[in-house]
Amino acid sequence: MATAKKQTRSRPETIARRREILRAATDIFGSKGSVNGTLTDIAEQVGMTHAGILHHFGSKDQLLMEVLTYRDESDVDHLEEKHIPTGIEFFRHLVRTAFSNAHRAGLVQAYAVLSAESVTDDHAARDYFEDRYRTLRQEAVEAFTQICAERGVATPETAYRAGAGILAVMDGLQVQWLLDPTNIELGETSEFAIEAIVSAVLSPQPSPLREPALDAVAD
Amino acid sequence: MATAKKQTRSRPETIARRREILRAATDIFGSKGSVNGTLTDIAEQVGMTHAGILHHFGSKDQLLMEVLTYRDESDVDHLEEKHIPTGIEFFRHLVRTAFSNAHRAGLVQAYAVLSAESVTDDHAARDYFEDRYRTLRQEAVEAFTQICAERGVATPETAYRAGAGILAVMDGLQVQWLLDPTNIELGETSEFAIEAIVSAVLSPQPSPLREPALDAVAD
DNA sequence: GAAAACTTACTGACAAGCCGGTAACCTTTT
DNA sequence: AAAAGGTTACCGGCTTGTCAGTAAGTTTTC
Repeated sequence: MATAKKQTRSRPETIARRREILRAATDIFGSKGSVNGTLTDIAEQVGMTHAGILHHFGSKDQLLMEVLTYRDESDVDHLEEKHIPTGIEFFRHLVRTAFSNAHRAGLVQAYAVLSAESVTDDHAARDYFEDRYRTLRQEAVEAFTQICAERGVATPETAYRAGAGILAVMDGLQVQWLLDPTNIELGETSEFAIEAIVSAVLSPQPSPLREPALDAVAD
Repeated sequence: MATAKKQTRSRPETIARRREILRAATDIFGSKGSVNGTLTDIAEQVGMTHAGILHHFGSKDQLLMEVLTYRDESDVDHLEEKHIPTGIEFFRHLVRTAFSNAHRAGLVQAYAVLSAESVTDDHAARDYFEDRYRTLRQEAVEAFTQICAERGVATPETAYRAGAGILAVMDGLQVQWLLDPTNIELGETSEFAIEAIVSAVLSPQPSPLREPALDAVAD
């Protein structure tokens, strides 16, 4: 018989305390990056020592991972959407997210910095982001598939590229917005670009970049 | 009279040596980030000590800045384009850049990581990126303006958003591509998204996200 | 229901390692 | 010989993580 683990429960306040730490970590990782932001920085913000934080989370990497999943939960809470939206609703959902992100600079910054950091070798969050993008792209393709099915047309091969493109715009705009908030409107610009890309899938236009050569198409 | 800078010239090989260091730094900053990548890492790659690198560049921050401007020069060299392309050529140029970037993962990674890092407080490269995006957006707007003038139409107000969006897609796709190169085609996907956004400016479509409500528009 | 037995939630001190930068000194060009 | 290119040696600082110890809380036992 395996030694029965008679784990005594944690104290009632401890859940709130952990959340407090996660919020502080989001803040610090957002404003300094996960490499530059230190455990001591985070500890100071919640009024304890860095050792106390290690007590709760075991290691810095573990804390980082929990920060990321915490964001996901907070996302769902924020938009109060219980089920994953499908079809055209999926893209509307992305637009709403972009608009609501404009009021959560801290979270956005943490996410933007961490996602780019993650491409470096052996980064703790690499798997997380790899997975996240794969999933989101897949969801975008499914959304396109559903929309096309409703209209009785085959899903264009451009759906996958469009999915990747839409996620890319959203992320890229976050960086520009963080660098220059007064000159970039996060929500509106995301909306414009997403609409452009969705349009390109649903009603393809001839490429504006190819030489017309035959000047018949003028005006 | 201000003290004439009697800069004694450097040896002939030293220029090549500097370039070697810059290449190594790009490599290291790309694979480990500018915070995690150390002077010693870079020094090892060119076969000297970290103090030798400081001799050439003075400080790590200075090296970082030179890495960024080195990329810009290398960009121009690479595509062998002497003058800044205008009008529709500007967007074609961006597409070509995206395709050529697919063969320069090191540079792309360095750039992607650094641009996101730069949004953190007091980052050495923050001004550089702020400026870079502002300039590029401006160039995009000018390109749109020229294209519209050629067609005898007024430049739509969407031009600015489109410019930001195009830059955003390019950067965002780089991150996805670096995370999962087998599933993302950097050049083709960038091209698709850029065409979509340019189309949306030059020949606006009704938003695909608004409820049709009146079902007259079906197929 | 109160004392005993045990956990949790920390603190403070410290170890070990790495990093950027400086200073002093050698060596090769010019 | 004067200066550039580079090395060695080293310092001060900062970071993560470990560890022993303590106060406060929880559970068990009688």
